[in-house]
Formats: sequence, C-alpha cells, structure tokens
Amino acid sequence: MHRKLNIEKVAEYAGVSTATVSRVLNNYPFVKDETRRKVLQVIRETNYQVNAVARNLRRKKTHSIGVIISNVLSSFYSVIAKAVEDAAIRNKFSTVLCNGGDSPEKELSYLKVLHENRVDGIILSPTGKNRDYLSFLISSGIPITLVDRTVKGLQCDTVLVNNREASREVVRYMLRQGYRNIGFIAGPQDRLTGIERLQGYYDAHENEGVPVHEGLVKMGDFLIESGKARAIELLENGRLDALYVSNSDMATGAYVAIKEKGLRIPEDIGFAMFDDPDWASLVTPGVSAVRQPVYTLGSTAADLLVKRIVDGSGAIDKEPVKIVLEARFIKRGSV
Amino acid sequence: MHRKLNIEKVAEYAGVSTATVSRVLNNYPFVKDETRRKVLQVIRETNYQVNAVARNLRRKKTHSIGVIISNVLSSFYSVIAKAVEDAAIRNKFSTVLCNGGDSPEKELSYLKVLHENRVDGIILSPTGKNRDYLSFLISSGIPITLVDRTVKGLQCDTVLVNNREASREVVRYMLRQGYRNIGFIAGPQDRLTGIERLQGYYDAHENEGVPVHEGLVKMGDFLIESGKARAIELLENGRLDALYVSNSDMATGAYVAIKEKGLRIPEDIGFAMFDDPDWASLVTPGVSAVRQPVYTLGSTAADLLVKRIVDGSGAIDKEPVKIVLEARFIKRGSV
DNA sequence: ACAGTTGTTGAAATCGTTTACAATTATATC
DNA sequence: GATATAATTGTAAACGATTTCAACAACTGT
Repeated sequence: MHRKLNIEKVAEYAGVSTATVSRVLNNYPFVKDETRRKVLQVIRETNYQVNAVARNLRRKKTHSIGVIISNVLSSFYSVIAKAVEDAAIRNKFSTVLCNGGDSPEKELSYLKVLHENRVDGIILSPTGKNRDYLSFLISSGIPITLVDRTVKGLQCDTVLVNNREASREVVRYMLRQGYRNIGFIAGPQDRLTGIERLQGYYDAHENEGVPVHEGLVKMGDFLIESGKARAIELLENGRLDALYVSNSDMATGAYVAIKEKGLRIPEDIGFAMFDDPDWASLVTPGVSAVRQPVYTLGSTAADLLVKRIVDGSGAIDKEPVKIVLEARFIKRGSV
Repeated sequence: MHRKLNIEKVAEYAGVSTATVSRVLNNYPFVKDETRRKVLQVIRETNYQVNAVARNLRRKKTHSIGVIISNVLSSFYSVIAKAVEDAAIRNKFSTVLCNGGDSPEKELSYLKVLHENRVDGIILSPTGKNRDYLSFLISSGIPITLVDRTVKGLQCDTVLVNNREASREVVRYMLRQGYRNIGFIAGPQDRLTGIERLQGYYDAHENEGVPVHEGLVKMGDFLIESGKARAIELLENGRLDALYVSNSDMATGAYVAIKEKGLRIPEDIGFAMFDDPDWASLVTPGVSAVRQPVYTLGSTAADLLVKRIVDGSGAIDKEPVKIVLEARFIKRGSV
C-alpha cells in the first residue's frame, strides 16, 4: 500500500523524468518504444492512476459538464440526464448532476458550485430567475445550454419542444372528433411548459370556433396527486365528455380517478395526455398521447454544448442557436 | 470581463496578500474586521469564485463522493441517487453520479474515473465482478459503501434489504389465504436481489408444506416487457389462482396482461408484487406490495460513507458495518 | 521599560500534473 | 566526415489555491 503514488514516483521507478511519464500518459508520439514499455509496466504494476485534479488545474480544463435539472425522480428529467450523460461519454466528457428542484436559490447555489469546480460548460433547465448570474457565467467563458425551458433575454443556445403547437394539435383532434366539453388539467403557470400547453388548448378552441365553457380548466402542479384531485373535480361536471391532462404524472392520477368512478374510455369519456409514459400504450385501449423527443432533447443540448466547448468558441463569438424539436401526437383508442 | 481572476488578483485589488484572502475565504478567526470587509467587497464586486480544482489539489480532499448505480432511469435507483445527493448536501459534499448499467466493464471504468478524480469515497451498487480493483481502492484509502447488493469477501460497509424474508412473508400470507397455485415472475438470477426474492418464494412454500407445481416460476429481467410476456405465459395455466411479481416494472407489465385478459383482481386472480410504486395504491383495489425503504437505503449508505470519510478512518481501521433494512409488506385488496 | 501574550499579516513552500524550452542523441544528406 | 534534421529526453516554470512559519504590532501586567 503506497502512501503516495504520483508521477514522480512512477518516473523514479521507471528511471525517467516526470515529463516522459506524462508523455506516455498522454500518448505523445515521440517516445521511444522501449521507454514507453518500461513506463507502462510500472504503471500497471503499481495501479497508478493519474491525479485528474492536478491535471485539470494545469490544463485549465476539466472535461466535465454540469447538469442542473429539476429532479432526477421525474421520468422526464431523468431521461434528459441519461441522454446528456451518454452524449458526454461519447465525447469523453464526464457529467456532474444537480437537482435544482425548481428553486431559484438552489439553482444559483449549484451554478456557483459548478463554476467553482470549473466545469467546461453547463446544461440547465432554468427556473427563469437567475439571469444576471447566468449572463456573468457566459461572459466569463463558460458556455451554457438551456433545455426544455428558456430565460428571456439570455444569449445562449437553447433546445425546446413545440409545446404549444403539439398541445393545439391534440385538442384540435379532439374537437374535430366532436368533443365539445374537454376538461383540461393544466400545469403550473410559472413554468414555460405549463403556460404553453394551456395556450395550445385555447388556440385550438379559438381556431375551431368552439367556446371554452366555465370551469373546464383546472390548475395542477404536474404531480400525481393533483392530477387525481383535479380530475375528480372535473368529473362532477355532467357535461364533461373528454379529459386532456398536461403531463404524464397528473395523467396517472386522473386515469385512476376515471377508473374508480367506473367510467369507460372512450365510451363514457375521451382521454388524452401530454407525455407518453410506458403505461399509456400498455392499458386497453391505449391512451392517445403527445410523445416528446425527450432523449433527443437531452442529447441535442449536450452535443450543442460540447461543440461550443471544443470549438473554444466559448460564449459570445458565435450566434446563439435555438432548436425547437417536434413533439408528436400519437393516436390510440382513448379518444 | 476578466480574462483571469484568481486569488492573486483579488489580493492585489484589496491590497493584501493571497494568504489573507485565503483566510477570509475560509473564515479564519484572526483577520481584522476592516481587512475582511475590504476583501469581501472585492470578492463581491468581481464575482470571484474560488477555484475548487486548485483548492482540492492543495487540500488533497475533494469533498465529493462518487455514486455508481445501475441506471438513473429506474425508479429504484433514481430514488437512491436522490437520497445520496440529499445526504451529501447535508454534509457539504457534492456527488458525481455514474450509470454503471450493470456492466462490470463500465463499472470498472467508472471506478477508475472516480479514482482519478480523487473522490473522497464511493457508493456502489456492485455487479459483483470487480473485487480486486475494489479491494485495491479500499486499501489505498478510498472508502466504499455497497448498497442494495454485495460483493462477497470484500471488506467494506454494506447496506442491504432483507429481500428473502420480505418475499417469504408475502408468499406465506398468500398461502395462508388459501392460494395454492401462485405464479412467480422472478428477476435475473445473477443478481443478489433476484436470487433472494426467489428463495423467499420457495422458503414460504417449504415452511407451509405446500408444493411448488411445475411451471409456476418464470424468469424475467426486471423490465416491463418481460413482466407482460411472462404473465401471459403463466395465465395460460388454468390452475393459476394468484400471481406474485418480483419487482414493480415487471408488475406493471403483468398487471396490464391481467386486465387485458379481462380478469378481475382479486376475484379471478390474486396479485402482489415486490416494490411499491405510486400506482399500486392508486388502482382499485390497491395492490398488496412490499415497500422497500429505498430512500433510507440511499441515505444510510451515504451517512455511513461520510462518517468514514470525516473520521479519517479511511478504510480498514474500523470493522466494516453491515446494515440490513426491513422491507414491509403492505396488505391491500388485491390478494 | 520589559517580557510575554495575543492578534494580524505576508513570504514562500507545497499539492501533482503539463508543457515550453533546451539539451542531447540518432539519423539522413551531401 | 561534417552538417542539417529529426527523434527523444530532461529541467524548470507554470496552474491557483492552502498552510507553515516567521515577523510585526498592539496590548497586558509587572
């Protein structure tokens, strides 16, 4: 058991200088084969692993990217996290994952931690509140890519989903099927996604010239319990002929409420949701749903970020890119 | 925009030495109030953030712990990840999360990355394959805590769940309810959890003196599709009067299969599962399930690890601790 | 007035790498 | 065989913090 095993010890054992060991470690071309073999042998025998902390300090690069998302426990964000990690690995980067919990304070504190740790770039699903600090980070050379949500007035790459249009499409389809009293369980209106999906609901009604009756829209918080609760409230409305829920967690709760009330889908009530979780296609009939390209969302963001990092284009040289991915409406038997 | 902003610049602006700035940064007691104010002001004005890379190098501590789990996408492991992160934050540590994907090669490569990055400790849900390298890490002073699974012959702290006993309890309950042909969808038999839950199934039958008929046990892979497929196979058996599934993902698939076949729970068939996902209590009747203390599993492991880190007891000084948490059987209407 | 504290500071070594540069040796060219 | 060129190595200076040590100032009690 070696108390300390550093490049110097390796150099000593191999009878060369630290510079040469370093060259071997980094696959420099001009090292004599014999020397390289000797060094590699020592490395193998001693289980030496380079100290990345020292390396990062000297190189002023950590080859790591920070990811701040609201919550790994959500299926949506965990897929994004996975996508980013996969993309990072593909590019020989490592990731540091942070659960921002949709709290601006936590977000800020994580941004600082990531800055302290000199990550080479950051992927963020922003709360929308820390524009100044984000601006500062970008101007000091740490590229940031926003994902799923945006911060107005911030000059950086962004990857979004066309929430509004996709949501409009669902509702238009339902209206054209003849539904006239479509209940909607909306998400929190301080989040872009919440706002846009609700907008789409109104857009479709307006386009089709169908009025939205009083009490058809209820506000939820994107969590499972609120989905069940709001659904129960809506189902008391005798005129209700369909239910559209703005994310999958709330839809889980709503689905249960419908079943418990003994209603049949689609005979008694139409049902559709934003998001396409596993169970949507497993139940009978399948639930019509909007499938977001979640994985692509994450990997696109990561690729964008990595490109900016390796280009050294740091932050402001190149124009920010804004990519909007298409969510797809998948028709199943529920509506 | 400062091209480089380091402690030296801050010292210069504040008219003091780097040592003093460092002392302010680290809340040393003996700095004159006036000096401290001056330094803090400069720090605020310039948005200076300490370079943690340099700090870590000098301190030979990173205040970070690595977490290698099979997959953030699984509800089980994402909860563990969250628990570990929460515990880490509570102790002012940061975490590096890695998706080992149950592959020994990926696990090894992540272990090396974490070692390179000099994390202060590692939490691992092991594949069981890299004992030598794990041993080496421990002996070189990096404490490791195993979670959910174990590696035989490895001297380190471990936090497990009593899979076997909990599984036995479920099956005993079902047998005492009078079920005599309980189908079981098992998990992969190269994983400790898969093995133990199956053992529990056999244990209960043996204890109660009930024979396990041919074809009642099917092997799955813990994923949703295999749950549906194995369930369909089992449901062809006319004698089958109950179904017990060894994790929640497979149970999701199995539940769908039962519903699609038009069977009623519990009138036509009893149903129970290991794991207690949200939907188990939301459907009617609720599904009897084994709730694992997942969050506690993660936070216990993290606390154990942090304690070993800050005690400086590194690795082998103190005896390894083995903690077995109790999973609880929750009776609902499905059985 | 003096020694002994206590509080407050700065100079310089250190952590473990990478890398610019110089130095040396081997090979090719004429 | 002299010279130019290329291959191979080593020396030492970074990177940006922390921390040891010594120095100095301001008190304290005698």
